[in-house]
Amino acid sequence: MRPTAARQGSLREHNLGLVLRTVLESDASPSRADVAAATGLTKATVSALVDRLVAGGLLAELAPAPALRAGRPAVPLAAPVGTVAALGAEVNVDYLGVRVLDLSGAVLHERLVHGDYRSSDPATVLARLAGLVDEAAAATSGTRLAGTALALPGLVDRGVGPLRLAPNLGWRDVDVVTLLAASSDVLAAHPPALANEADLAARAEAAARREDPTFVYVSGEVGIGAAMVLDGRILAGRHGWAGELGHTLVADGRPLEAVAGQDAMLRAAGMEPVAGIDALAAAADDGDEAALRAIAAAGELLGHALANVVNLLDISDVVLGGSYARLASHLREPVLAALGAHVLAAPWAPPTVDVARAASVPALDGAALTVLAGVIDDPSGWLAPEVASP
Amino acid sequence: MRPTAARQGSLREHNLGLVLRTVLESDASPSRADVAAATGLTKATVSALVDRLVAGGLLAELAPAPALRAGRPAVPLAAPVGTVAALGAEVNVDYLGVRVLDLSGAVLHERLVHGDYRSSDPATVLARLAGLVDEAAAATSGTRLAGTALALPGLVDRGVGPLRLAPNLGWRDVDVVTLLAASSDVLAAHPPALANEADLAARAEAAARREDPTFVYVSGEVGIGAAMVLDGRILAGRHGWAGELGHTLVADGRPLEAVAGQDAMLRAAGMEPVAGIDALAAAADDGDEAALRAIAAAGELLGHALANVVNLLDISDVVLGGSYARLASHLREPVLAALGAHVLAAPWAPPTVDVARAASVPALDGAALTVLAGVIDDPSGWLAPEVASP
DNA sequence: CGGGATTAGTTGTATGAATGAACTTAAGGC
DNA sequence: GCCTTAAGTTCATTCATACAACTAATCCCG
Repeated sequence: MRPTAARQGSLREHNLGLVLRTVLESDASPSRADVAAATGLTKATVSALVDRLVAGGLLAELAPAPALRAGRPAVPLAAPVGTVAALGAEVNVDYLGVRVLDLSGAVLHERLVHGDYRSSDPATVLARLAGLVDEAAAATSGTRLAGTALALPGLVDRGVGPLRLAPNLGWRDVDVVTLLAASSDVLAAHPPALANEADLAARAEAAARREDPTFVYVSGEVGIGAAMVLDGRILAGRHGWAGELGHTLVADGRPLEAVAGQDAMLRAAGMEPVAGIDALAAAADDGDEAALRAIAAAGELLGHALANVVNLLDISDVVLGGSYARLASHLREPVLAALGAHVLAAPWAPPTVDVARAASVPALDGAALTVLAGVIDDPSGWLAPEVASP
Repeated sequence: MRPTAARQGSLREHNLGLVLRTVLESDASPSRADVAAATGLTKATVSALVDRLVAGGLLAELAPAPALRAGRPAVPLAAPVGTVAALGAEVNVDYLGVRVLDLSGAVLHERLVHGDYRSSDPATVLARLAGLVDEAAAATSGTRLAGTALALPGLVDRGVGPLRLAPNLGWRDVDVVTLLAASSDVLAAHPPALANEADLAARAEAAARREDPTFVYVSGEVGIGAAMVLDGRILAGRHGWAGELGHTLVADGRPLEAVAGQDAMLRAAGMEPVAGIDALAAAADDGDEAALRAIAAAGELLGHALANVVNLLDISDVVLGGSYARLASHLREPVLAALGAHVLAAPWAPPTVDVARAASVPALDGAALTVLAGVIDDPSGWLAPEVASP
């Protein structure tokens, strides 16, 4: 039985989340009356729910703004600062990262450590990450930590894991949660939700594109990950393994990653893979013929793969992230050309190619946002215990 | 504001639908007490909801079964026969079809007209279909018609249309709903919901696989359509254009349809396209080398395209429908081999290839089921007006 | 054949969440 | 200083579900 019985408490829970979401997603600081108008609930109901959220520490009342028009001045509502926070972490090929966001989306703490984690030892790397997490928790000790989430570049069972396969790290069947819990009390108390790096980056991107959150996010790192976002929801698949665009077979029977990945583009441009994507981008910006040809060739094949995705899923907007964002000015044209040529619905819904808008290292934001979404979806579980009145 | 305020009526609506769905999806005929146990609602609540549904004609009480054990015998509940019905229709390259289902899923009426509708005139064909619909409505005049839906082989805006493109019919930008309304009073009163043929066939297939409704449905007709089903929900995309697997670019840069479609397989086997898929299947069953080679070659390319889908969406079960179902015994092996070789997650979730279980011409069922799903999701809108008590 | 056990379904009261209308509070405008 | 305007609160009402006690209908067993 998938749908569950709705009891009376479900109503309150639903509306509590609705009110909280309405305030948090609003650009301005809405009053109780604004929220009532936006949600369709009555002022009385909104007041009761808001009072509960404020008492629980999930919303804050700001100082009344100077009145602009007649009538009693509104009490502006906003996300509370420094009460509830979520920690996002990431292990990737080139870096480890940790970021702490509060309910308003503000960054309370951030730490990025560059390194080379190809063919690395999981236990060592994860112990290092655990250290960063403990530091972050210490630095934000004044806030309640709602939970943690971890982005990984590979096939990972959504939620508890394990990590099945991370080709570019050289990891396979790693029980990440248990290893982390052994190195960090914070992570033992708040076991991280695991997810694919591209899926989490796409979640951050969806938050940055709230007005039209339907797109394919392509994350060009050493590998090529993708995530499909439909109406703000990530299509992660049954296990969480969706989005392996890098292993799409392209024209000559090879996987896309082998012909349009970071290393492949660098080699095609006559450069060493260790040179890095910035070197390639700089060469292309300077008009280097080999670099431009390499990027254009990769773009055409990427465009073919994306045309297949668009034909399959009816999502016409493509967002370039990761190192593809850095190359966007050169990649955009060949990708768009391939989409225009091969997308069946192009005459009625012209495909677009855009650059990612989310913060750098977006998966860190996405991971933290996953945790915060859990708080917003189940507010009553996170209301601070009220002090008993005397 | 996507999520809407939950008022008290939402609760009842939700639980009304839950109770109705529980009874309809049950294999046996559950009693009120069974429904209460299955849903978690109390017997009192279920009784009240069931009474309302029975009074409204959406559920029926059967004659009490002979008691098998101690205790008061249960009153079995079931879908009512011949009270509420839905009409599914289809225009395809080789046939027109109409089928009427009642809430139990039983076929009340069916009519299939074979023909060749390639490069046909939309107005003429749709007038012919309208005639079939009127006949069907006349033949089932004792039932309340909940609505109609129409399956079309091409890009169609989900719901009201128009039909953008149906390459194999040679239709483009046809306002199907208006044309049909002009030819049929029934369709004028119940404007058909339009959808893609493969999407609707997949819906019927999902109903036949209720125990594990997550799969990719591949419908091999003259074109190749696909539909992705996730947990019973069809991934139709924003406009309803998803699933254009036939236009996936495969190894040599041609669309899949051109190398693995019905006509392509026939030509590769040295047969005329007009011979039909049954001739090809018969030749293969007889061990004809050319036929077997043609099917195996198509299977390998189909497998490549499906491996890309599996890698992208993390759906590991493939269901062959349409003419592919007829060829399944020969297609299965090459498709499975390609999936095993190219699916990244194959070691942890081995791909499967199965034959469609739904009735023949499944899109007719799917279309009717779409309408019935609307009734189940909004039961109070379909409760027959109660007679005022004296 | 009659009482007890057992299960289905009903009745009536209690709970709790949202509603709606009247009310209070706090400003501006003339 | 009084009127208007708008925000927020109070309180009686409504309505769907929960809970518990009850009635109904059957089998089992002595």
